[in-house]
Amino acid sequence: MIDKTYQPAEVETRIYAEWEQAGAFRAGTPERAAAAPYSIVIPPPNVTGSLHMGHALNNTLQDILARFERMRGRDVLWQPGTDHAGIATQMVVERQLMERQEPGRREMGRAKFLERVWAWKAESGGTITRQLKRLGASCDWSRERFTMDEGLSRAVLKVFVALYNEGLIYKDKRLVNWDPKLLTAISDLEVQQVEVRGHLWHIKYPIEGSDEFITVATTRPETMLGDVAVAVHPENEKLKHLIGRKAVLPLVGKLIPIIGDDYADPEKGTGAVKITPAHDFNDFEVGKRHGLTPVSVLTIEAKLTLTDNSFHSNLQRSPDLEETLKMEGMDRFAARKMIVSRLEEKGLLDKIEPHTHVVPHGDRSNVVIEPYLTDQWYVDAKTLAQPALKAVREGKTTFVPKNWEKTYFEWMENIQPWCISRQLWWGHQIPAWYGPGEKRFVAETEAEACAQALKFYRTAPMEDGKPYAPNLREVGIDAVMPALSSAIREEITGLSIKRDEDVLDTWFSSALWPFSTLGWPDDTREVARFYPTSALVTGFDIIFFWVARMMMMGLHFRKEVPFRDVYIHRLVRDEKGAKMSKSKGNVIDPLGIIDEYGADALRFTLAREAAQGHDIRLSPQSVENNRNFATKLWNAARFVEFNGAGRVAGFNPNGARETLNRWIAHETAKATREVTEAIEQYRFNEAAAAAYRFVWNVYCDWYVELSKPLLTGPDGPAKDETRATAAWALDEILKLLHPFMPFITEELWRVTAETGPRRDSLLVLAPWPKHDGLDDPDAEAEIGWFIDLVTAIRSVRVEMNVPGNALLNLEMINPSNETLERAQRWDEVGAFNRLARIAGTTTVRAASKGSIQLVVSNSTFALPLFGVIDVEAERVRLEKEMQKAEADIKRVDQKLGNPNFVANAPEEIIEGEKEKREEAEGRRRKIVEALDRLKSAQ
RNA sequence: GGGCGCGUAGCUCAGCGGAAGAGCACUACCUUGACAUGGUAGGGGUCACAGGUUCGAUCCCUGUCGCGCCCA
Repeated sequence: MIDKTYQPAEVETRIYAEWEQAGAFRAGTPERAAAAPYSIVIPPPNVTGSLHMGHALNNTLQDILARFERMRGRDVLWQPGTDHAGIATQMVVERQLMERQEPGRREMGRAKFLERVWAWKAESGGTITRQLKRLGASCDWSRERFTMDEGLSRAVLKVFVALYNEGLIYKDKRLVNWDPKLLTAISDLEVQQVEVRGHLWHIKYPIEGSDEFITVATTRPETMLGDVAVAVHPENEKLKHLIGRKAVLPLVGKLIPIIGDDYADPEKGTGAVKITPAHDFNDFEVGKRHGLTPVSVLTIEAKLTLTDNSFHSNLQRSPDLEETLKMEGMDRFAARKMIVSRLEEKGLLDKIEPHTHVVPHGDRSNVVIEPYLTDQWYVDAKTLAQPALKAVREGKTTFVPKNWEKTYFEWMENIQPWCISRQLWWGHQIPAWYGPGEKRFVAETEAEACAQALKFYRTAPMEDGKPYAPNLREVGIDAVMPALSSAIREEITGLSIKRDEDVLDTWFSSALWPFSTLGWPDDTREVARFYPTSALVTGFDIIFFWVARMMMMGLHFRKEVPFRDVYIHRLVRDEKGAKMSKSKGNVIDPLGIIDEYGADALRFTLAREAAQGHDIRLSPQSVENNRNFATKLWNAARFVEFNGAGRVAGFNPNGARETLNRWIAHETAKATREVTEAIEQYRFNEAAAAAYRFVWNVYCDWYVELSKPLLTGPDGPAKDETRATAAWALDEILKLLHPFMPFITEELWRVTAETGPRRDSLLVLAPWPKHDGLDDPDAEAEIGWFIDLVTAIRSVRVEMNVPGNALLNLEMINPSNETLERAQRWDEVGAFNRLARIAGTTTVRAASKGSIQLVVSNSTFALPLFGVIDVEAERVRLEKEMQKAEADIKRVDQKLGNPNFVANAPEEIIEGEKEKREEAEGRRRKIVEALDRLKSAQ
């Protein structure tokens, strides 16, 4: 028995458990050994994360694909997992320590701290996974992975060492984006350019040996202490004469050269810029071009470091310099204020302009990023990008929508070295060890690094010419190389190697996700079967972070693209189109929505709105509407049940005799094609719309209504057939909707199995419909005719204010045989009565007096409404219709009268136009007749 | 500055060379045995603007004006 109302909360939990119990989401089962594989890797959410609307959309779309392909018989692997989110997770645990007033991470030390992080992960790391299950995600949870787990860590080590040995990973001292709050380097992509209203300070630098000044404009006066030059454009007419002279750096007294460089834009500011290579990316390049040594004046915490700094070692001590050195340890923003005010005091501040410019901010810490000169590890992204570019150009991987390929190309073509080291503890520690003399050993294990060190130091002579006597005791040489002879043991006393403290960017491990999750570097069945994956579903904001890097790593290590299709979806916004954000307070919590309306309603809403290339505006109202759709489906199923329309074993609608049943079979086949094709093309909104239309506007509005006379009529073959067809079509509906609304459809699949033949499987594993030979143009034409006629009658009834319960006669004026037959068929079963409140049909030669006449499909009908109708109003109504018909005829005539049209337009279009004309002309004729009758009837 | 995209019904958006569509909202009527989380009917659009290509343009091209987003 189907309950009166659908209770999502209760059903969803139960159904999900059933799926898991049945192992329905498992990939690689023996039953599907012969099936074609279909695989998707989940974009791993942060282990710290909880489900937001973006996840809800992303995973709904993946689940639609996974369920669709599973039903199509493929061996589906939807690979789940989470990433370790280096900075985010470390921050979470550090915050927790602070809240509990426990010792901070530095006090407790690395090992202890990492224990705490793992403990946190064990406790809270499963949140988002549980939430994905509530959404209905059909991932193979038995294969869940984590970027820090053993296998994936092994993959990271292997990749790092391999790339290092190939020269594609290297260590370099250059400017990086430094986060002075988190005290780590970050990659370009983790930097947000934020437009801020700042100032442009114009500072006068005295020119050596004159009373002239050169005025530089800067947004960062505090970095001037690290200036090494002033640059002007070599063709700057006003200033180029100063090139080659020297300026006196205010507050320091150092002489710095005035150089000519294109970088100084004559139009900008004063045309002269200070050059501070240690604190600005552009200046760094200028410095390099002119052989200037960078002067760094900031600490890792972005505080001034001056006293122990070489830039003033050769300078004469002046009161100014002394005063400056007193600023030691001052924060960068305080320093800015003080420097500005000191310059002002000295009359060296020419002016201050308001100035809007972009300032880099850390996307995690939200503090201003410092370009900072340090040693970091880099990936030679440019080299790795080449095959990745080629693969997309050659169509081995396709972006959907296609225009994202342009974004991908543009970024890949201008790709910069990727800084992968992070000064954090939580993450994959870089497998590099350093021995005496800063010699580096990169290896997958410490043992190997030791071996390398041993080899190196045993053969490398030291400064004094003697062989170095290494000592590996500290790193456990006994465990590492137990077979060492005592002679070597003797020899190696004194050497120790120390591991690089830094960890890798989380995205480094994420880049391996499509194959590391499948067991690589081991040679697993999974890698062979499921790589390359079939599709990747993700947001555009992550193309650079993730998609591009997976392409690079996948191609380098597997020699094959990681995925065939990349479907890029857009953002979910609030109903006003604003980005959801905690600070704005407009966040819609998907779990709250699921609680209130059910997961299916949320999923269907997201799918219906997920048009390619458009952000989604989500309102609770729209979710409610789709919840109503679920209710509609539920009630249709109840109708079928009430009417004894049970499933019949082996029923094939192909053999249906009733027009109505042949029609719904035809429509089912049509809807199935539409949904299938749309999902195949990632047109989720079209697929959902087609299903919606079919269920509501075809099955419920017309099929169910028209089946009522048959189902409530006398027993017999027609009734039996209709029952069987109604149940059959409902089954097909459940299948078509299952990828979108898995819970309610599975529940109905279960309840409708209580009677009739046994189900072979859960719906989740049922075969996707594929219909041949159900197309029936005759049935379509007849039901179309019926719908048009009923709609016309209803329309007139409302227009004429006929009371709802009043029964009318339907007169057919000189009907064709076809019309007569059709009308009789539907009248006999009482369809006109039920759907249009028609008592009966009669054939007449002319409409009776005072009747309303309807022209439908070139037949004229009349509704006798003697005394009810206003003849004048009716004349106006008919004339309006006539005008419409005439306008149609005129439009077609214009086309057909145009010789160019007839000469150029394709045959079928011309035929179509001619048919249209015929139809309109027939309609016009009938209306003229109707008008005549109206007049004569008066 | 470079790139991508968007201006279609009151709102949110499909459609993108052959007679303007959906959902919601709105109006009127309807407690009919699946469903008021419903039914029936209806109103509402020079498809941003200006040119061009075409037999034919909401759709293709060019420009203008608005509005987003990404990258410098």
